[in-house]
Amino acid sequence: MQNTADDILKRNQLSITSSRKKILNLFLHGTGALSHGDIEKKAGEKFDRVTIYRTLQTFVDKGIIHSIPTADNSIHYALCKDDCSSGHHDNHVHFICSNCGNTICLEDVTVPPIKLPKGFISSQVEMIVSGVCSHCM
Amino acid sequence: MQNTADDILKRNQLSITSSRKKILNLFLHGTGALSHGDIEKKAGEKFDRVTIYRTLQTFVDKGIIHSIPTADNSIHYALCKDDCSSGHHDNHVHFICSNCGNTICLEDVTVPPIKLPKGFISSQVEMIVSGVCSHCM
DNA sequence: TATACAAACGCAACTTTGTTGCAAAAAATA
DNA sequence: TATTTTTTGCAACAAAGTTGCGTTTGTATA
Repeated sequence: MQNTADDILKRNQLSITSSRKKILNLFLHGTGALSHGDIEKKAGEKFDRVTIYRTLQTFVDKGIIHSIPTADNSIHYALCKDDCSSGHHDNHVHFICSNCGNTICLEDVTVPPIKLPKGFISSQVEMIVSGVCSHCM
Repeated sequence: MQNTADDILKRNQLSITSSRKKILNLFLHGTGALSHGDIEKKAGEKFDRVTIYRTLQTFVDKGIIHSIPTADNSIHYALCKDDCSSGHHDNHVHFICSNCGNTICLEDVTVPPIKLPKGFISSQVEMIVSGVCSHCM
């Protein structure tokens, strides 16, 4: 199973367009998570803002990327390592570096199970750790 | 130590204004977390939007309320139970009900410790659980 | 309690962010 | 290559957030 932009799009039954390829490549060749704004900057004047919104939405729906909530009203997106086409299950911890600002998926750190009070039923758990990343130490 | 709006404002060396009192009372007498939009609705035509923005920012800075990241680009705010005037340390779990939409601080559920990869240093951990709350069961 | 000073508020104008409908352009299919 | 379907870009809009400034309100001092 290859993981070029073309392969991923094909596997998810998406038309292979230059916008999708370029945005997907930003994720494939970049290090961390990207916000809409990041993509707009990195892509330069290349695409319309609307295209970016729609492309990100499509990728989330297909399970190619997942969204990471942040405390500053700027959703970040990152590649799903596993196949999330039948519902997202990215139960790893996300790390936001307060120095470089990068958001990193700690794929190897799984979210620990927690015991909720009576009557609460959990369907998804997000864990976001802030601090200093290994590059900025 | 009292916890009326006036007391809290006084304790934090903030002028006691009617806007601050009303917004603070929404938190004191409400059940869950509130977004900027919630406050705007609940307060009716009472204050200017700008005042709400500035008041929330002041409260966060003073450690009276803390912000809760969400996946839909709408930061929620909730009262800090402890005194967070010297840095926030609200290490409890937040629950977002997918039915009623309420965000609830599970004060009794503490965030379990996690082991980060080498070189990462954690300063704050957020844990957001989505699902169905005890009222909506 | 009246006055002076400082802080907070409200307004207006603006910037940024996100959404929707539709015609043109580009992919997929035959 | 021709036809159909999907995606894109544009325009216009709606919502969210910011900034500067004059006016009002709260606080401190006499």
